[in-house]
Amino acid sequence: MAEKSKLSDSCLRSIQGIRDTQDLLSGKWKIPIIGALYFNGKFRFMDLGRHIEGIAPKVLSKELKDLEMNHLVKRTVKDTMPITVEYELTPQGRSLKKVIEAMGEWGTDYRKAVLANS
Amino acid sequence: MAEKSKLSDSCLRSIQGIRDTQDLLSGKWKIPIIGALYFNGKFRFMDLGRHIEGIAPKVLSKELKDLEMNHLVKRTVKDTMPITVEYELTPQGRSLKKVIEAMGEWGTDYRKAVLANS
DNA sequence: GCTATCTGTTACCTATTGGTAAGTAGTTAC
DNA sequence: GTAACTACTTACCAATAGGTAACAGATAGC
Repeated sequence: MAEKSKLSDSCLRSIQGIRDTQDLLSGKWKIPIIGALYFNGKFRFMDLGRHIEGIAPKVLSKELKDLEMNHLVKRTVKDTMPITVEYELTPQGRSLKKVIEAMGEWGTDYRKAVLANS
Repeated sequence: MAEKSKLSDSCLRSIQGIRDTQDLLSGKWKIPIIGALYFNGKFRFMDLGRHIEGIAPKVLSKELKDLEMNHLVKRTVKDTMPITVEYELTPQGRSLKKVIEAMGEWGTDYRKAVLANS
């Protein structure tokens, strides 16, 4: 008898989805990276690094690889001299719009509420 | 001259909000906890632990404290014998509705898309 | 030849996260 | 009295995240 499980399948599926989303956006830097690409279109490696205050090249490189592996960011090498590399969001990355907006709004509202009660 | 900063204030505020949201929901267990309380209303400590597969009491306790400190969860001690403790979402916790839904939908869509391409 | 710029990589270190196992303290049932 | 249930806490450990600093290989300018 599966007596413990009161949570319905659709709820569990929803929680699963939320966890997937969180995993893909996990860490300190993925949101700032996606944000920069979301609001600006394209960036070269160093330009992106300069726009995101405090990020080290090692970390930027790793996070971009993660995002690329998960099909949220596209990497394009231009054969200029010296070579440059462009990063931009994929359609999947851009489809995060609603999530980005919902989190952004809730976060700013929360911040207002907390400041109001202090 | 602040030459580097192309991102507008509203974008930066939005990213700030997203980061706040992420911080409050960070870690492996906060979403499952909020989900259980969101879909079920109230839970006692041990019941909650039993509904969330694999969580240790130490971790559950710590996560609930975090959530309580951030005003997302309310803790109520009932003076029954033996005493029981009830946890439920605050109105602020329930206000995560849109975020939960957006993340849940995007995550399930993403999972479908990934499975379709494999 | 020396320096600078581009896109990263490598080695190393530390702090936080999360896990296991056991214990605490009070009450109840057998 | 002993086992079980309530709600936790404590001590210890391992894996991961993220930071610093230096380096690498290519090209271009002085």
